[in-house]
Amino acid sequence: MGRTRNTAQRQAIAKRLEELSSFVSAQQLHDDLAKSGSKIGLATVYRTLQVLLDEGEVDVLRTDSELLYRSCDSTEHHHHLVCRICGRTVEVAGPQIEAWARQVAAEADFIDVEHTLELMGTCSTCAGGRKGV
Amino acid sequence: MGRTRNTAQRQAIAKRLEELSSFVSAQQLHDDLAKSGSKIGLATVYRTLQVLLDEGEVDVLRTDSELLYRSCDSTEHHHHLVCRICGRTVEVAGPQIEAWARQVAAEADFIDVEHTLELMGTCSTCAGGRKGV
DNA sequence: TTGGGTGCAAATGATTTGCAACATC
DNA sequence: GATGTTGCAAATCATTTGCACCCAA
Repeated sequence: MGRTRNTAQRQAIAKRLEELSSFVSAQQLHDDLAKSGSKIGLATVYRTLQVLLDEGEVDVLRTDSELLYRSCDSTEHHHHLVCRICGRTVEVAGPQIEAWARQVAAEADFIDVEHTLELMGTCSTCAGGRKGV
Repeated sequence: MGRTRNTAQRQAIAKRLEELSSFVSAQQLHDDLAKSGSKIGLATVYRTLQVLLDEGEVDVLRTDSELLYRSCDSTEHHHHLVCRICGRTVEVAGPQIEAWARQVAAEADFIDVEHTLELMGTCSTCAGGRKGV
């Protein structure tokens, strides 16, 4: 059936994504690559991100208008705490959440329950001296 | 400044949304209304849903490609367990989740943390006799 | 050689918006 | 009568796709 090929474009995209280490949109990544002299097309960026996603190499995050991608640290199930200002991201595991989800599903008599959970906040650096609530 | 007006369209949209009591897209709602002989325009449906959302009258849910709206039962903070087949929805409160989120935020030194959480599964009716995992 | 990849431009599809005609307060 | 509303069509915008050419295996 054919496997995925190791092209220069794919390498460049994966590499840049790791360097950035924060969530970026396909368009941002494309612009960023273009600034470095890359001639990779926008469609290729979209297609490659989709492939990397399928392979579990990246995480996705959905904002109001677009999808953001980030090179994935852990391949295990996890969630994100993202700074709404600088994009700094902390990966968080939530065993309690998984347990809670299972319990809720059982009580409501639902099966095959999946969940999506994202945390959005302001990191200490971006918050300056302000203290939390 | 001006307040929102109580037009026939708005009433029809809010009414139908309550009757449906499950998550529907703006387009589905528009089609549904059209089948009942309504001549309400699609743009009006979109605009009205946005208004209802601002007023806290409806909840939104984001799927891969579109936004789904549902008339809101409780005005308090809550999450949803939605059947991926029939759309039946159970509102669930998650005090444990809120506590967990606060703790995670504190540990990572983030402030003003918000979260989004949705549960998606198959309800007993749609699952037929199949038993869960 | 051979099918996956790529670039480009055109196509999608959900949502938004400009504008003139309306309707509510 | 003033101003929020509506309908329609045109405009957005992120993302997808058709296609001919290219290249890794």
